[in-house]
This record gives sequence, C-alpha cells and structure tokens, in this order.
Amino acid sequence: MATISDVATRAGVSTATVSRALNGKSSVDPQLAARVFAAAAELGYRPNGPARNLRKQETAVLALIIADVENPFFTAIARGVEDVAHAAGYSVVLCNSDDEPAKEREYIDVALQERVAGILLSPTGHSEGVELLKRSTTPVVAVDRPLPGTPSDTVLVDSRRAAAEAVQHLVDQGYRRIGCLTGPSGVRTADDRLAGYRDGVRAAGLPSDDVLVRRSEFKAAGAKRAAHSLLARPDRPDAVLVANNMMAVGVLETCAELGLRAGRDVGVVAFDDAPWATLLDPPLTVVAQPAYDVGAVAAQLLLGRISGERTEATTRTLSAHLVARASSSR
Amino acid sequence: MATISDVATRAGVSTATVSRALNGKSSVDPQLAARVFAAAAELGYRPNGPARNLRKQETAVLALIIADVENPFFTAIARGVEDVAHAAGYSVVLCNSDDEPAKEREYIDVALQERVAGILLSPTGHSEGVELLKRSTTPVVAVDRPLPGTPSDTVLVDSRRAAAEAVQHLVDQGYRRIGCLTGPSGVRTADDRLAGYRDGVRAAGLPSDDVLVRRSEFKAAGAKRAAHSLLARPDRPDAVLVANNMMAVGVLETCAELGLRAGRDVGVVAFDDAPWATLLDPPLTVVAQPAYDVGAVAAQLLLGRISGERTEATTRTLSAHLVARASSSR
DNA sequence: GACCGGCGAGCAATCGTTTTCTCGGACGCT
DNA sequence: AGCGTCCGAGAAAACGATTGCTCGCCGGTC
Repeated sequence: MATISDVATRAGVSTATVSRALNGKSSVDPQLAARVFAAAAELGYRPNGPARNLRKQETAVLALIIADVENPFFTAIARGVEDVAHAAGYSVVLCNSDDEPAKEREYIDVALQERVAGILLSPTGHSEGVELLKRSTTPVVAVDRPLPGTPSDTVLVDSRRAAAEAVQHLVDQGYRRIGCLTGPSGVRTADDRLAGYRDGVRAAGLPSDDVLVRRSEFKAAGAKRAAHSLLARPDRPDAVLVANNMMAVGVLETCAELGLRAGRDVGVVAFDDAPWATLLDPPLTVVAQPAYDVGAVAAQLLLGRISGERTEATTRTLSAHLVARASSSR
Repeated sequence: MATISDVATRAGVSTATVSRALNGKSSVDPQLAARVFAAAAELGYRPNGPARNLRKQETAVLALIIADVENPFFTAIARGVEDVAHAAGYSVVLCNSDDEPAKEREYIDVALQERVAGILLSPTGHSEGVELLKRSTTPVVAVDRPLPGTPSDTVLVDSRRAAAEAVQHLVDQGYRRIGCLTGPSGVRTADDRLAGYRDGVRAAGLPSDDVLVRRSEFKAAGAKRAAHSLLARPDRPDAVLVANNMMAVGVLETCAELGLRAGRDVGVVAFDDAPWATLLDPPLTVVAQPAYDVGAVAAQLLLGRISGERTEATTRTLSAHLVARASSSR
C-alpha cells in the first residue's frame, strides 16, 4: 500500500509538503498541491491510521460498550451516540459485553490500548474493567447505569420513579396484588426498578411482600422461568411489572402457556417500548424510555469532556413515561 | 501514560527486554522477566496500540459493516461474527451504514485507514465504497448480499428458494391471490425474494400480476404505507409475502387499521423469525433465516482468508426454513 | 544597495513499539 | 588452554505519519 513518501516522490516534493497539502494545513503552492492530489489519487493513497494516531497522540474514535446488541434499548442508544458523534467527526465502534465482567474488561482493555478518544459504557457492575477505567485518563461517560465508586459523567433514566408510576397505574386500574420481575441483583437499573416498585406498592398502601418479586437475567428465557414460578402459584399476583422488554417476551410466553390473558387475568406493564408492542393482543402497556436521547446526551457529554470544557462530573437524568395500552386494564 | 521505556527504566533493563518479556517471545531470564512484570504492574503500563500496529503492520481487529443495527437479523449476525472472531483473538467493531452508500463509504474508508485485518460487509449495492474495497488488498467477506462486480468470498441465504417455498405454503393453505412486499430495487435480498415469489406464483400456476407487488425500505414505516396501498384496494390480495421482519410490523399495523385479521382475511408470511412472532395473535408464520450462522461462517471465511489459506473466492449459501404458524391459515 | 519580514518548502526529530543485528560472556569439547 | 557455539540482552533501525525549525528567496522599505 502506498505511503506518504511514495506520493512525495511521485509529486516531486517532500513528505512534509504532501502532509500539509492533504491536510489543508499551512499554505502550500496551489500548483504543488494539485500535483500532490494527483499523485495521491493515482496511487490510491490512504494515510496509515496507526501511524497518524501514533504521531498525533489522539484518535477520532469513540468506543461504546453495551450489555447486549440484541436488546433494542441498547441499539437505540447506539443510534443516538452515533448520530451525535458522527456530526462531530468521530467514528463509533460498538462492543458487546454480554453483561459479562470478563468481556467488559477485555473490551475496556482494547479501547484503552487503542487510545480511543473516549468511552461510553453501560457497566455490568463493580468489575475489574471499571477499576482499569478509573486509573486511566481516558474520558468516560456511563450510560443507563452509573459507574460504581467515585462520581463520573453519567446519563440515566429515572426508572425508579417510572416504576413507581407504573405501579400506581396498575393500582388505578384496579389491580391489588402486584408482582415484580426484575433483573440481576447489583445491576443498578434492576435494583432501581425494584425500588420504584416498592415505592409504588407502599404509596398505594398495599402490603409489601417479597414473595411477589422475582429476579432473572435481562433476557426472555430467564424471565420465562421466573414468571412461571410467580404465576403458577395459587396466590399468584393479579398484575406484574416487568423490568425490560426482552423479559416481557418471556413473561407473555408464560402467560400464554398458563392460559392467562394479559389485562383480564393478569395486568402487565413492561419497561421499554417496542414497535411490536401495539401488535400484541392485547397491546402491551409500557414504560417508554428515551433511549435515543440517552445515547445522544451521553455522546454530547463525552465530546464536551474530550474537548476539556468541563471538569466536574455531571449526571443527566432523563425521564421515562408510561404508555397505557390494554394489557393493563381488565 | 507510561511507555515501554518507563517500564524499562524502572526494571533496569532495555526496552527490547521489556517487549520480549511482556510478549513471551524468545527467552528472557525469569528473574528479569519478574522485574519487568512488577514494573509494568506498578506503572499500570498498557502498550500503545497504534505504535504496536504501526510497527507490526497488522491489527487484530475486524470491521463489520451492517445495514441496520436495529434490525435483529443483523444483530444476530453480529453475534455469530463476534463469537468466532473472539475465539480467534480478534476484536470486532460494528459499524452502521444505515443502507446509505455515503455512510458505507465512510466506514470502509475508516476501516481501510485503520488497517483492520479484515472487513465483513453487507453491501448497500454498487457504491463507491465497494470500488475502494476492490482496489485495496484488505480481505473482505460479503454477508447476506453479494459484492457487486467481481466474485468475492460471500455468505448468503438462499432466500429465493425460501420465498418460493413460502408462496407454495400459502397456496397449500388455500390462498390464491398472493401479493409481495419487498425491499428497494437493487438490494439483492429484496430482488431475490421477489424473484422467489414470482417463481412460486408461476409454479403454482397462478396468474402473475405486478399489481400485487410493492417495494419500500426495509423498515416498518415504508412497509406500512406500501401495505396500505396494497390492502386497501378492492381487489386486494388474500395473502402477502413480506420480505423482512421490520416490514412485517408495518404490514400488521396496516392490517389492524383496516380491520383485517391475519390468517382469516389475509395470509401473512414474513422473512426473519423474532422472539415476539409467537406472541402475536395469530402467531406469525415466518421464514427463519440462520442469521447467527451467517455471521459465524462469514467470520470463519474471513479468518481463513487473513491467514492466507485460500485464494479462490468461495460462496457459502445457507438455507432458510419456513416456520408455519397461524397467520397463514384461515 | 542593504536589511528585514514573510512565506513556502524541506530536513529531521518524534511518537512507542517490535525486531534484527551485534556483542559479550559462559560453557563444553578437544 | 584454546576455540567454537550458544544464549541472553542491549543498541539501534525500522514502521509512516506530523510538525518545529531552518533556510532560501522574493519584495518592500529606508
């Protein structure tokens, strides 16, 4: 592959001039510049990224490390990040931690080694990777979940309040024995939604009972098992709050298997809106999270931090809103 | 951030020894090696990726450029790619072309500049980016759609045959006036599925009529409009083949608006299985594509090509299979 | 006519690694 | 005891770009 000195030779100038011409820096004789461009085009010259990054000690790449590419919530975040980053001349590389601390650590390692300009991370929890980040000077923004330990730039959704509102909504609809299906302990969003659920139950003056609470992975399979253990009980809840859209799939599968109809037999509210939520029968009531905005805001925060315009850690909390549909009314 | 010579100084050895110790190359005195490891740990040393890549003239990164991160079909591919790449010590960076040639070109540009080890691409069509790739020596594997022009390594799904089978299935179920909703002209999968549809119609001895064919983007919104223009006609089809799962959402929305029940009023078969397909009422009949395998096979092909074990372009075609559910029976 | 300022281009240093080459010392064999 | 071999470690040369510094040239001013 052609190098800058090949171009220089062909154009009959020095590499310095080629570099300046191609980057539009300083002023170079238009005639020489033309020769340079011609030579570069003829040779199909493409600057060597690693060399440039090494010399400039910076890259125009952001790393976005998310828990699950197959979760529409995270892909929507990715879109938000990408749109903002792209407009500012940055590329985004997407990495999939699968919510495994080991994978997360590995990707953080790679990102730091490659000296990316900044990192957006939805942390799996308190992991080795997080420690790595803390020790580094690379700017980081936590998305969806806070970084454990010292404060950092963070973009969150107020899911605790949203969960409480969802419970309130179920109460308003006449449900009285409300259960909750949330994610793994230690994952902040899972814990927040559970806390919000408890807030709502307490606020409504209902008896609080952990026998109606289940945890599972944020995936359909685990949620299906958990929902089964909850809904097959004789004293089953008459409504459930589900902490994520993939879990909702599992819950609804269980309902179908047990012959329970959402709404009539068991009220269902799930976090995350999805395009197919309206197509279900009955349509699914959801807590819609502003996923795209989470990504966009996080990217803005990160870019601001990179350009060094801020020093104190800032947290932005966006709010979710309930979209009532038929799965939460009898 | 600490460099290799900081480590060398601290350990009282040369940079060469540090490099060798850390990479486990050649043999270095165990005692020295221990000193090196200690020094590296104390300083939190992390090798500079760009410098290493520059020197080694290679990177352990694959670029995967897909049309849409929000499409579950592509994210499943991403998972397949990642699992295989990861096992071989490669990282995968995911880029989102949005099916726009300009974005595609940009990402290809970045990938080439950064000298990634290889590229997996689902081409938008005949674009400038593809030309760039052709001129480069970077290994490429086309996924889901072939690379226009000269032959290359490719992993496809036999969607033409699958589409024909889907039509056959609809005919078997008693539908006689079958329509087709496919993606943009020029996108190979869209054209293939249309061709398969026509094959199926012809094979069944039904009159072929382009008045029953619509094209739109591979997204819900466009498909919704297209479905409306198809299903609101007085001589509307009694069944439709839909070329992708996001379009299926649009089609089903239209059905709901027009008061048409899938199965009874209009048979529906869509490409791509989705976890929520069984939750619909009626459950959606789909053509399930082996998306994960497409990714895995493509990654294997690419890794093989990178290690130079093959020279001739090979195409692997995987087959899709119909999963019959109630949306295609009256 | 001499000096100064500015501009445009090249030289060479630099970024942080890996790797080749070289060299010194230790060991073994005759 | 002398010579050859081998092994381990350091010196230094890459890799390909950017950029500070220098220098030559041209034009203007005194």
